[in-house]
Amino acid sequence: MPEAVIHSYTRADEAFDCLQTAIVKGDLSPGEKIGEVELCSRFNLTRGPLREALGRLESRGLLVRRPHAGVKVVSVSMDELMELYRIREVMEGLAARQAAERMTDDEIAGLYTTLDGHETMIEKAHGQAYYQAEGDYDFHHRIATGSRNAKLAQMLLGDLYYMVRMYRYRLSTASGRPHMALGEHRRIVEAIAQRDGELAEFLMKRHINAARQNIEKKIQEGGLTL
Amino acid sequence: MPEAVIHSYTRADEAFDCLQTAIVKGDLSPGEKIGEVELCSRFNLTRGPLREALGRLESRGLLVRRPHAGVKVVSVSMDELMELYRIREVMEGLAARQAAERMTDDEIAGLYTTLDGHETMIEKAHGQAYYQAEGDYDFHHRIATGSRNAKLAQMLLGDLYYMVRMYRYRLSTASGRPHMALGEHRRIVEAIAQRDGELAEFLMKRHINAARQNIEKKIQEGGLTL
DNA sequence: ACCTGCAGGATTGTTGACAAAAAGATCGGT
DNA sequence: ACCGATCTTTTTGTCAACAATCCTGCAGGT
Repeated sequence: MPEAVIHSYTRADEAFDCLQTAIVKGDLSPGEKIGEVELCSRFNLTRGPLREALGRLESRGLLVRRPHAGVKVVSVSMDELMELYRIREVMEGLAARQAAERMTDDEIAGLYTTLDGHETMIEKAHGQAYYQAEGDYDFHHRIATGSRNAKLAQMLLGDLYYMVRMYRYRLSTASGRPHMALGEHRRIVEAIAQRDGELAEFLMKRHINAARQNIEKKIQEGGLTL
Repeated sequence: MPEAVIHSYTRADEAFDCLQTAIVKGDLSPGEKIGEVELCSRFNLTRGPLREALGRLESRGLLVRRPHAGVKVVSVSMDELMELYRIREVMEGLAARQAAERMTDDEIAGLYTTLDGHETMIEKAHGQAYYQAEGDYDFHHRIATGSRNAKLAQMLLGDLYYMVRMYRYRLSTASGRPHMALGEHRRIVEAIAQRDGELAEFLMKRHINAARQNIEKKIQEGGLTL
């Protein structure tokens, strides 16, 4: 039992993190019905904390729970995934605008270094879309927190990203357009650096809309059943 | 023990609802530190289900919980309330646009009847801002569900509205402009009826922005300390 | 052959008690 | 008299057993 962590956070939090990452990484398939006892033995917990974590996950929409029938991982249809992107479009647009107005110079500098890191990362791992996806997440994460809007950041980072990432892993989306996305990122950062909120919002919305259309196209072509 | 309800929903759900309404109605003041046992005796529950409900409330941002120090109702500053309105602006704008594209004719007819109901309500209860607030909630509720975007509706109805309503009750906002709001509502419905998504989005964003500025002004004038 | 009803088993929901941690109070030292 | 440490008390976090509910398999009837 690796109990080295000064359990400054409670067992329920631990369970919550484990479950969340397990769902996102795909260790628990969508639609899979999972029993509480199995989960307990799997993560070395008791049912009390696990139950609490389960409730939180349900409240965040990663699990669905029917009164006496157990819980199962939420299965998002392709249409619903598209709706998720539409929500991201407007919310991250707002985040970009507020970030342009409120980010500190240090944070903007951080954005630039992040961007450079992504560039070298893409050049090295040529087709490795996975790293691109992680870099993309990092970028959007920084802007969300930079908006100085606690609830907005919470909703984006806590609710939406986990669901989107869940499908990133699954269809390893390989958004397939790393260079293009990087260029869009760079333009967004430039708009933020110039404190042009309106432009940042516009560019961000267009960026996410493009990502959505890209996935939609891939689905129709490649027949990614999801 | 009035156990007449066919508890098709579990005790934890019951606890969740009780707590949520208690917080929204102000029976639990923000910043108030509340003990678990007290809550148990207050709502006739045991600590197990209550704990689960507490976790859910925390996940939704209505409570804050420090590891061994208990839970307290979240206290939102005025700045944070303004940020909430900014989020509403973009999300409800999206909802209005999608509602214009996707609502059934029946639902649109329902919107009109709702509107008429509000009109008579306002005329009768002249200054009673409370009912106006409730009517306002009903209106936005219908549009959120009409967007046919499950996650969007969940985020609006499950996360944002409860926090906003919490402060509606507290400063009984008396948004103070019932007729103006009603007119704005009517124009939004007309745009939806004409299936003009862009216009509906624009009008909704302006509507919420106006509400936000109205509150902001009231604060600065009347010194609503919150 | 298919559907209905029932029993068995398994799983979830709930309960109460136990253990650990933090806040508050008491006592001693300076 | 004031500050600090320790002890007590309260409160939270955790655990294991109990009870209620639902799903599965089987038998019987239509």
